[in-house]
Amino acid sequence: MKKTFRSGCPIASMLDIVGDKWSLLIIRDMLLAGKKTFKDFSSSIESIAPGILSSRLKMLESVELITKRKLPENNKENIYLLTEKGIELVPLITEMILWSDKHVRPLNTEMYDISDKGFDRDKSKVMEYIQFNYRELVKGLVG
Amino acid sequence: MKKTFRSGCPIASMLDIVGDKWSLLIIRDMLLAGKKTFKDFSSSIESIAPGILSSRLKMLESVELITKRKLPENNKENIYLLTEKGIELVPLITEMILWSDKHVRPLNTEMYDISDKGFDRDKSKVMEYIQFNYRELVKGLVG
DNA sequence: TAAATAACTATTAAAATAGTAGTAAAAAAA
DNA sequence: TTTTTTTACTACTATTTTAATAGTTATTTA
Repeated sequence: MKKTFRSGCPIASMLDIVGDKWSLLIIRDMLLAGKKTFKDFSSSIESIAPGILSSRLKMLESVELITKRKLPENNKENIYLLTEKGIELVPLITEMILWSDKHVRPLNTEMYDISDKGFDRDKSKVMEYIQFNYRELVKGLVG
Repeated sequence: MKKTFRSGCPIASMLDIVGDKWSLLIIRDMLLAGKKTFKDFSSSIESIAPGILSSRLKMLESVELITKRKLPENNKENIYLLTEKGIELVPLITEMILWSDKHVRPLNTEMYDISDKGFDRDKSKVMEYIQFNYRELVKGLVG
């Protein structure tokens, strides 16, 4: 069996879990677009390949950032939901958006605007709102 | 020439720049350990290979997260320093440390402690201190 | 009962990372 | 002044990861 962690550094250890090219985009789609099925994630603008998506979902489940379940009325779809641990990535994702909006936008003329979300004006309020909102979604689905 | 950005998403765009396995660890070493030469970075606990280090430094320089220069009294060493853009990654790195300390620590028994840095008690103060401290280091070297 | 949908797995190709050895220029030591 | 050491890499091969596409199985809809 392979070693999971390169070192005792918290930053490196975090990257060893979600520091690949896709994990944080899957989490983004869950938090900000309410996506929850394999098909939902497959339809992201960045087109993740099914094999990669499959392996990432398994990995995220293994470290308990997400759960996988079926809903009573639907035996076909698998529903992937963030755990509390996953929901608590919102502050990190918020900082990513803010830094990128300020410093990467000049390099990527296609970058879309986030001012409508209010991040720039009221960071911690928006963070709380996204978390609250996602917790409500989970409650609505699984109680 | 290869496309740099997968999409117009700020999160994806940021990952397209610093979302590899090493860039943020190089930046960590600059901010938190004052590292500044090729040799310094080579000596990190995670042992980055020289070819990778070389390509990452070039890339980070190309997007102006770092600068490369020689100091007057030393024509052998190249000094790599963060730009303002790079220094402004501190809030992101802080969130990484906090999340990892809380949620990854249980998975990595070797993780070292960060309470001595005071992150947990006074997040924004520590952030400001790290940034101030790094700016002073830069001033001390290049004015 | 047939067609469509969802969630994958399998396979091969391409790209990124890892590990090690070697080179050139500058500085320090002899 | 010559030799050795140090610094900053480049070059190369091997391994691992990611990409792209086709195919399989189970469930639901028509």
